[in-house]
Amino acid sequence: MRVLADPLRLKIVSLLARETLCTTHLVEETGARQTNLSNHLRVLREAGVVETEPCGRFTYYRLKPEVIASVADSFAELAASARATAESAAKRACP
Amino acid sequence: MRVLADPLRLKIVSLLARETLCTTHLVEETGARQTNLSNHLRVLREAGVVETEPCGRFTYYRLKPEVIASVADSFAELAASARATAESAAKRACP
DNA sequence: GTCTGGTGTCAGCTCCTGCTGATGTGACAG
DNA sequence: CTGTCACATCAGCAGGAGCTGACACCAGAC
Repeated sequence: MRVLADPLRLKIVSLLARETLCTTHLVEETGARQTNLSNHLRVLREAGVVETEPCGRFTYYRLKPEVIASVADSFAELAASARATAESAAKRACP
Repeated sequence: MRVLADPLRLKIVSLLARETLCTTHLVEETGARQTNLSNHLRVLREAGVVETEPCGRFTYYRLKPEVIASVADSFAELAASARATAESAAKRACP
């Protein structure tokens, strides 16, 4: 969850959501250094957000949709709960 | 978005999603210091995630559901895009 | 085999972020 | 009016996260 906090990682994730890319493409798209991207991709890999697929000298990164879907579900649940609370005006009494 | 990365802030948000609380309740629930909570609540307030409502000496915090809903929507959209990409195996060619 | 290019890893530094303690302000009780 | 409580703000410090440069490794090209 907190792995998506970094703006560069979020950009990587949104790029990978559209197509599977290798590191060279990510360097072109984001403008960041390759080493920097490799570090962030390692974080995403260890967090189980992306999968790697070697292809000759290149390494492709693919986003795991179920992870993003679970995050989206938990947020949707939170939003539904917040909406219900706002409508019912549930409020704990002042001590 | 990045304001939800902190685990304490996420806990605050999940607590506020269930009921409107004032700072004293949050201190009891989270076990954190009042100053610490006040800092995080200020971050949430400036990010537009929560609303404040003074009540005598107390201050109530209410979660704004539309913010959480928009985050959930963007993640759901991302998840849908990732799922479509995974199924269609869209992949940019090696250079 | 050698050389080149694409990637991952490691060490170091910097800077941001969060936590804490002290202080200030407003509201209520006495 | 004074004391106390709830809450916010400010300054200072420590820890971690991110960026960078150097190096190692592997796959193809020749």
